[in-house]
Amino acid sequence: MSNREVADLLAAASAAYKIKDEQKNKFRSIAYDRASAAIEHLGSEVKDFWDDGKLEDVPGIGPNIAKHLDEIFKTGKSKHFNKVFLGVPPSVFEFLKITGVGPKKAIKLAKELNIKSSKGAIKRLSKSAKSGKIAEIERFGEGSQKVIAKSIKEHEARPKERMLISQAENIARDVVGWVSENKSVEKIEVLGSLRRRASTVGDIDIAVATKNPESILDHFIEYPNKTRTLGKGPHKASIVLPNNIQVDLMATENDSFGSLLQHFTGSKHHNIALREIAQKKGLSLSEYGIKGINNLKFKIKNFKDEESFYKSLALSWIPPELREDAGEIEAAKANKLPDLLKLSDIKADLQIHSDFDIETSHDIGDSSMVEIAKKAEKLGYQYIGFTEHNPSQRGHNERKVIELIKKKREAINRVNTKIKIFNSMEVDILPDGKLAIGDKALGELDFALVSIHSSFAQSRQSMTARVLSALSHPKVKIFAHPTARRINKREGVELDWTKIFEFCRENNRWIEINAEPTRLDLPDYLVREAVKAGVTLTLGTDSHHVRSLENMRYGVDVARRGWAERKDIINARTLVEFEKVLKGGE
DNA sequence: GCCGTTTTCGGCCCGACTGTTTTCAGTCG
Repeated sequence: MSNREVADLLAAASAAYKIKDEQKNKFRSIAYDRASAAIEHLGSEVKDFWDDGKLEDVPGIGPNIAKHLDEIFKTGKSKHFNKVFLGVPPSVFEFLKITGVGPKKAIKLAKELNIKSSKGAIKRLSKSAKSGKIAEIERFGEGSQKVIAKSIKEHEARPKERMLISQAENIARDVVGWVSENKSVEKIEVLGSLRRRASTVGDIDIAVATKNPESILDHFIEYPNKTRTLGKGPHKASIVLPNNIQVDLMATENDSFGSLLQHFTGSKHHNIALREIAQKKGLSLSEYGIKGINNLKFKIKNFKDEESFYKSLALSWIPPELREDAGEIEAAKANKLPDLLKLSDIKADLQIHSDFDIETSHDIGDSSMVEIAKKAEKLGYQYIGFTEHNPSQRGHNERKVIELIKKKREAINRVNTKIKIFNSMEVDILPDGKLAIGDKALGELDFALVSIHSSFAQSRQSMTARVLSALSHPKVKIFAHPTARRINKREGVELDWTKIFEFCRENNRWIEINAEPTRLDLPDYLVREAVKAGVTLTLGTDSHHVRSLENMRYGVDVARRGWAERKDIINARTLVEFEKVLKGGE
C-alpha cells in the first residue's frame, strides 16, 4: 500500500467518525486526520516504517492506529476499518471529492437523495441538482444547489493536478501584474507553496499590504482571465482560472504584514505546530499577530516582518523552504538551522547538451558550444560539463564511439572561453546494469553521468543491483535524474536508497539534483535523506537550449528544501577543488 | 486517538467565508 492509499484510508475513517460520532468524540476524528496528513507528508514509505516495526515513530500514529495498519499490511484487510465504515453509504466518499462538500453534507445528500452506491454517485448527484431536488433538502437551498453543480462540473472537467513550479511562477506573475495596477497596493508578495519553493504548486496565494482592502479585492476579482469567483469577503477573495487553478488573495494593513506573510506562507502543518507552541506559552497566533489567550488586556501584537515574529516565539527566522514541520522548528529553537545553499554558490553546471552531433538515438541540444560557454561565463561559472547522450548502440562499434568522443574534444578545444569545459557524456544504464558504451570509450571521457532511460518497472531489488553495477565503473561519477520521474507523468523507479546512498558516500559518486522543472530529481525529501547520509550531490540543468541554463535556481530550490548546504554540493566547489576530487576519486 | 521541558490525564490551532437563518454549522486553508 502506498502512502497515498494509507492517507486516503485514514482520511475516510476520519470522515466516517465525523458522521457517526457527532460531537461526542470529535477528537478521535481529528486524530485520524492528523495521522492521514502525517503519512501524506512523510518523506519515506510508511510501509518501510512498518517493515522496521517503527510505525509509532511517525508523529500522529499511536498504538491504536499502528495496530490497525499492522493488520492491513499483514493481511490486506482490517476488521477495525470495516466496522468504522459500517453504516456509511459508499457514495459519501465520492461526494467528499467535491469542493464544498464535507462529511456532514455528504451523508445528508446520500440519505435524502437515496444514493448509496459509490458507482455513478456523482452523476446521480449532478442529476439531482438539475432537477432541483438538492434545494429541497433542509438547510440546503438554491444557492447550495448551484455551488454543488458547479463544483461537480469542475471535478469532472479536470481532476485537480498540481502545477510545475515554473508554470505557477508565470501565472502568479500575471496576476500580480494585474493586481498591482490598483494604486492602493503598498506591498505585494506571492506566498504559499510557491514561496516555499515546492516542486509542484496547488493553489496560488498572494498577499497585499494596503489601506484599502476593499478596492484591491474588487479589482482582483475582475481579473480578465478568471473563469469564476469562488468567494469574496472584507479580507480575502478567491478566483478560479482556466484548468481549475485557484488564486487566493488576502489584503491587510501594512503594520501587520509580517504576520500575514508568515501565516500565508505556511505550510499549514508548520503553522499548526507554531500555534501549539504559542498556546503553551499562553499566547494565541493568527494572521493578525499574537495575543494572550486569557488576558483581555494583552493587546494584539503586530509584526512588520517575519524575523520579529519568530523572535517573539524564541525562534530564529526559518527559511520558507524549510517550513514543513519536519524538524525545522526544533532546529530553530536550538539555533541549529542549516546554512542553506545559495544560487550564488554554484560554480558549474554539470549536465548540458550542446548541438554537437554525437549520433545518438536520444535528443540532442539546440544551442552551440560557443553560445553555452558564453552564457556560462555570464552566470559566473568556472567550469561546465557537456553531457550529450551516448551514440546510438546500433551502427556504432567502440572504435566509432571513440572517434566521436575525440571529435567532440577537438570541438571543445576550439571554444574560446575562460571557463573549463569537461568532456563528459550521459550514458544509458542498460536493463542488465551494463553501460551503453564500452570501457575504452569511457576511458576517453573526463567523467561520465549515468541514467535510466528504459525498463523503469523493474523490481526494487533488481533496479538497485542494476544501478549499483553501473555506478561501479571507475569513470562514472554522477547518477543523473536518479528516480527518472516525470512530474505528473511518470512515477519514479523503485530503489533501495539506503544502499545507493551508502555506495555513493563510500565510493565518491555524486547524485544529481536535476533542475529541469518537469523532473526536479532527486526529489526534495530524498535530498534530505541523502544529505543526512553524507552523500555529495551535484546540480545540473539538463539543458537542451542555452536559455535553460537559467533553470539552475529550481535545482537550488530543491537542494534547500532538502536542507543541503554548500559543502554538500560538488559543483559549489571551485574548479581547483573540483579537479582535485575528480582525480583523487578513483 | 494522540501526546507530554508545568501533564500518563485532560487537553487538543485559528480565523474567514458562505448559505441558511436571525445566531450558527459546515467547510476550507
